[in-house]
Amino acid sequence: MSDMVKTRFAPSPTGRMHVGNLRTALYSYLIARHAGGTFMLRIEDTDQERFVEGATDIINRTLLLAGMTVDEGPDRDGGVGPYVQSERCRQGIYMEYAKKLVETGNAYYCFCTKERLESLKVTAGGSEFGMYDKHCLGLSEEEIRENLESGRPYVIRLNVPNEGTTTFHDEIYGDITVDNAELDDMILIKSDGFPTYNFANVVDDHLMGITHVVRGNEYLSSSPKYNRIYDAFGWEVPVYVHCPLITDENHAKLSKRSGHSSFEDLTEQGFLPEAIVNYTALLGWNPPDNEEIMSLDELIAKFDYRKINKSPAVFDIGKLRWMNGEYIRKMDPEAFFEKALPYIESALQGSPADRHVLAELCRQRIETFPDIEDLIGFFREVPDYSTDLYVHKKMKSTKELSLEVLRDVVPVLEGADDFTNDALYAVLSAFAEEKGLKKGQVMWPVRTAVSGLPNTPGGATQLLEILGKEESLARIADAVKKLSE
RNA sequence: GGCCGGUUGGUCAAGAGGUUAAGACGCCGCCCUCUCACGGCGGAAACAAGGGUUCGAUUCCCUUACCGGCUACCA
Repeated sequence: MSDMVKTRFAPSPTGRMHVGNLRTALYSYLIARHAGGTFMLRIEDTDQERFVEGATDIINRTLLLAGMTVDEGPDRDGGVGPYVQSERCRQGIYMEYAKKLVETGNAYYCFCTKERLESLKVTAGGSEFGMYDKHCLGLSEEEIRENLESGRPYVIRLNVPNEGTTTFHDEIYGDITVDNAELDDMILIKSDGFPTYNFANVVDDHLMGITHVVRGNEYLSSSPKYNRIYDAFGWEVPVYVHCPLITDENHAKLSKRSGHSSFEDLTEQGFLPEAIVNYTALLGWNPPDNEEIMSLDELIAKFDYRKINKSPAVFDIGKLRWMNGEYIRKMDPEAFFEKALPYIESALQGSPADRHVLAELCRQRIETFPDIEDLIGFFREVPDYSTDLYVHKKMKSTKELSLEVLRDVVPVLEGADDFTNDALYAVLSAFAEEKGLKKGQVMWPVRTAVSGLPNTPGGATQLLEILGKEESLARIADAVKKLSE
């Protein structure tokens, strides 16, 4: 039981779930499931300023849609709760542990004012930075007691020695060593009584039995500090897995501006959760067998965190689109129909047409659901088009011939009892042969006449079937008029 | 500024001393075909630069360049 793998996803409830966070959650989930371990959710709401109402619901919904089942979390007690940091804070957990560190001399109270801290900073290279000078480390016990009793605001800082080095190990990036002199005496408990992320994270991960810490690359350079906390407590350091950054096409941090930075943005744009999950898994990792389309179960089976990449990955919406198209093509027809119907209705605006036939026609030609609207809008109404469309070299079609064909085809279609695709195809093929024409010389003008477009989902006869006899003939009549002018 | 990372085609990525340097998306061409799409086949396209080490470096070491992160009482 002690070597049981336990991972956690520990987001801050600050809004929609960013693609980077989604991937972190996914890798965390995959590591746990692959090892038959436990996947835990912890809400890190220690920053009162950035907290967004309802953000926790978004996190839950996203995990649910993505198929990541949570074994332990705010809604599923696993015995090491609470799973929300503000609640843990209220129980005094962090303060208790911070004080333990104070008692052992690994941490100390600091009463420095903002102004004094500000005066410690220097500006160089255009940016401001500075390190705490351990001023309050020199306070006597009486001074500390007086300050505390008089209610002066304070923070608790970690006491990092100025000599020596600290090394920490990451599964992806290897050993990273820094001089302790580079390490600031970071704040453990803020003056509002809340712990900092750095501290709460370490305390919770230990108390909750986390064996593998998966998180973003941005924590890499501050990670040596974490080891100092673990060491100060005498706790075992977990396995660290830092994930590379995900950027936009300009290699900049994925932002709301890019329009697809969060899971919800993506689902709103017509992407399937399965495709999003599959694609994000591939941002920083690749399966050994090169099979890129994978279900969650397949991901679980194949995922090996030791093979995660070091370099940042560009989020390529184009490849996601392709992958989404692959998923759409594999969908169960009824499930697809259900998701496609709203878009079909929106494009048709009440025009009669067989929705089921239309849906299947669209299926091979779309990558996301909203693509449907552009694809079938012509069923509602023939767009204004140029008669140049009737000229097609490969089809050997000309305006003159088109006019003739359309005129002659009217009685043929009028006499057709069976207005379905196969029957119409046979009728028109026979018609072409009879007139000594190539198939395309009939199909091209007919398709153009009923659609007004250079390309359409489905061929001439499929369109005729969907439009029905009356509408088809009306459209052909219009085309004849147009070509006669 | 300091510190820490990173750098294989446009993008995602295999490869870890000797390979014709995989594969996928995208792009281009051909085939299939009642247009388009799907599908099939093929093509163009890469080891950031310079020094070492080595019989031999994309692969190991150093330097430079570029990109990113940290340097918060944000995570």
